[in-house]
Amino acid sequence: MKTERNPENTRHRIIQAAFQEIHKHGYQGMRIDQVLKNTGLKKGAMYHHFPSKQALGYAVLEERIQKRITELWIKPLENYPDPLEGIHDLFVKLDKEWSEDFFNLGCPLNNLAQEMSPIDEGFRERIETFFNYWKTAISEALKRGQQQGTVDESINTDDCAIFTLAAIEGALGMVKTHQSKAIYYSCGQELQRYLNTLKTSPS
Amino acid sequence: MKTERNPENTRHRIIQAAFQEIHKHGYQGMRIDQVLKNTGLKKGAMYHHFPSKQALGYAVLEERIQKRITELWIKPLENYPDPLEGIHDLFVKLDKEWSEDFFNLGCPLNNLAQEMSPIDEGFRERIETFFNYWKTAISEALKRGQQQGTVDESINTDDCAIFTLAAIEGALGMVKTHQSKAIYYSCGQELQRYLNTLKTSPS
DNA sequence: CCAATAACAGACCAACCGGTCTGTCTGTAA
DNA sequence: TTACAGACAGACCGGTTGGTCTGTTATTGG
Repeated sequence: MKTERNPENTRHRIIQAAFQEIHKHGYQGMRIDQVLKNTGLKKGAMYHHFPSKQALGYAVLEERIQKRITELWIKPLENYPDPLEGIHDLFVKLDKEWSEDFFNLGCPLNNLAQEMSPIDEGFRERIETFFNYWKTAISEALKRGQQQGTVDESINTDDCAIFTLAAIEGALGMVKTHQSKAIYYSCGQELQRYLNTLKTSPS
Repeated sequence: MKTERNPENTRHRIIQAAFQEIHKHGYQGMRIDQVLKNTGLKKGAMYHHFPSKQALGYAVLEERIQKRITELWIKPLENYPDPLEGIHDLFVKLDKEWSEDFFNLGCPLNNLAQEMSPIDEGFRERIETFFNYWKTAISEALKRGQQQGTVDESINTDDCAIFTLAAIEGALGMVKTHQSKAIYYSCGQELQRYLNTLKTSPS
């Protein structure tokens, strides 16, 4: 039996292995040799699918990290009638979607953002664009809430959306350094306290 | 005129140069050759003062980064009668303490935390300990506020302190990726909205 | 069935990078 | 002034790392 060739699968395996290494060691700390070792492939295979380490990094960001966040955070938000409830619910549900390892390694997107923003404009632009996309999704959800009367009409939805993102990423960062999921739960409570201030105020 | 020797100053110069490189490229991205180049010193000098790159990294963390945060955030908080006002005021005042570059490079402590926590236990422990120290300072300030009647007695001061830290670091992260200080200002407003929920509720 | 091309294998390389080692100079205490 | 230790210079080294190049095998269009 000959070895089956499956270019698409091979490419996907490389991205997946690279993602795991980047998640652990960062982009600069990720070693191509280690990625190859974990996939069982050789240099020829990788440099056939990707012209450089940087191109592989961009592919991991776009095809793996951003894709997953879209599935996990952005699209589901549309299904909640009340965006405030939706944000908090998605935050809580991450507990079941993410393994212990993931909490200790932090948010892959934010990791890359903090590491690469100052030193690689290509990374920075892609990440900024995606964060804007994410922010807009939250902002639009809040606007829907305003129209339906669940969200205070006087708030600036963009400002609230960015702060919400900052709080989520900040909370995940704290969990990472403390290696304690208990912090995640308490941050979830305090996030809810903030979200409550965006509710329509009884007049 | 002979070259003056000043060991303490030399050590300090190395730490300062290393700090700048770490701030830009991260610890893993920091190159000792570059640090030496920026100081005009040679390998012999550096490895006389520090046994390894790791030891230099720890020194930068403890003697430069944590020291500065203590001066900028932790000690000043004691001077505010109302901790809620104090936290927001310190957040706003950072605008004047930090240069544009600093906002684009992010919080040095959080940068190291996100990069090194999963891969170097020595870094992780030091950072966790210091974050706990910072958290405790905020928590204690909130307790003083509770005693003086400005802070709601029903809140868990530890939880609120950690979330406040998460929000601050998260906000700085957003500023960094967007390279926009406008985001800092709007996050400051939303942070204040959160802090207001911790005020003594009128009964 | 047969090129032509895509999909790899794997040896090889130059630059880099943390660290070592020997030697030299300077400040200082006796 | 002399002995000695601290403070540095700078050559050197071995392993690592991203990347290249040539060769080989599988797949596919005509």
